[in-house]
Amino acid sequence: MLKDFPQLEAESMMLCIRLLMLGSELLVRLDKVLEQFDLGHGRWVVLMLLRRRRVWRALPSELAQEQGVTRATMTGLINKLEQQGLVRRLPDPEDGRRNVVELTDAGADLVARALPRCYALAKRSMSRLELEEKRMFLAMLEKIILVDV
Amino acid sequence: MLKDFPQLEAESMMLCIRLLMLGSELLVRLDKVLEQFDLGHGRWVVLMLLRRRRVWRALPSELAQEQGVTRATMTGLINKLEQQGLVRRLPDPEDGRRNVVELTDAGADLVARALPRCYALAKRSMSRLELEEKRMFLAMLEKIILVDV
DNA sequence: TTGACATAGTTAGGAAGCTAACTATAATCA
DNA sequence: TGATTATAGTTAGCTTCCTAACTATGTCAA
Repeated sequence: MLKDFPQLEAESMMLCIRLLMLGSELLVRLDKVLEQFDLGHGRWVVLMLLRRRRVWRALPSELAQEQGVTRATMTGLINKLEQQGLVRRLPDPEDGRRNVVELTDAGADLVARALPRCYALAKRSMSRLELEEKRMFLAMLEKIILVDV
Repeated sequence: MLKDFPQLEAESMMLCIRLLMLGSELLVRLDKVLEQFDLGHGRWVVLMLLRRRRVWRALPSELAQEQGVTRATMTGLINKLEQQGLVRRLPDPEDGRRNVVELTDAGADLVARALPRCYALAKRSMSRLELEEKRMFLAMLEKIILVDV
């Protein structure tokens, strides 16, 4: 079927397919690591985003924006994280519509324990590439990501 | 936080993050194209796999295996495709446990209409890379995909 | 040849994302 | 100032994936 199309499109198609495969494979691997900490990638990213803040605090809508999910999804993620004691919600005295989400000590501990496992996974997954290859690869990825359709 | 880890891990981590981002972005774009044909990527892949067979037929378990989803998921995908008239189920006279799934003419038509749109998407998404870059990129992707942990 | 195991498909129920509609609060401007 | 509009978060219901358990059929060995 690929033969019905000119060379460039076939190359691009293969690239897309491989990227989709690799992306989903990496996601599965990440979830497998996080499972041991009773997390999925959605909640993990929330913790990472909070941990990156100077004060470990953010609004749900900011987190949703940064993570690229809807506010509705963020509500669910925060609910679960709150149940797990990894995060707490505080009312915002300045704006009654808002909630401030804060990383708890338990949450920060968990990040500290899980993060090295994530680094190890990344290292293992990319171990077939030389440093120079990694840099080229990253440059190409960023070239593609910047294109907005 | 990246600074807490040696150089190679930071590079690998960035690569993983970018790959995850790009993978999910491509998936969203693909779904957006397929939406116009009342399909999601799950059902689309089933159609493609069937179309690739000489006789446009396969067992659900084979399709599940090739697509990398569970048989339970495949049951759902085939149900929906059958409702849409794109596929039909035939009993296997040789083995009462089996079903043969067959692409209908309507299904083949739809593949013929949707495929060029998918090629166009792939071409557009990879347009920032030169042919030579695409080849290197593909080689690297395959290097990584082969690693099985 | 029949009892144990294996295989193909389905069903039931759960997780995590989405959109659309809703509530409560804040901001704007006539 | 009071009516409209905008914003933050939540809720409800859909989708598509998953696992585990089930049904029906086939296979094999005592």
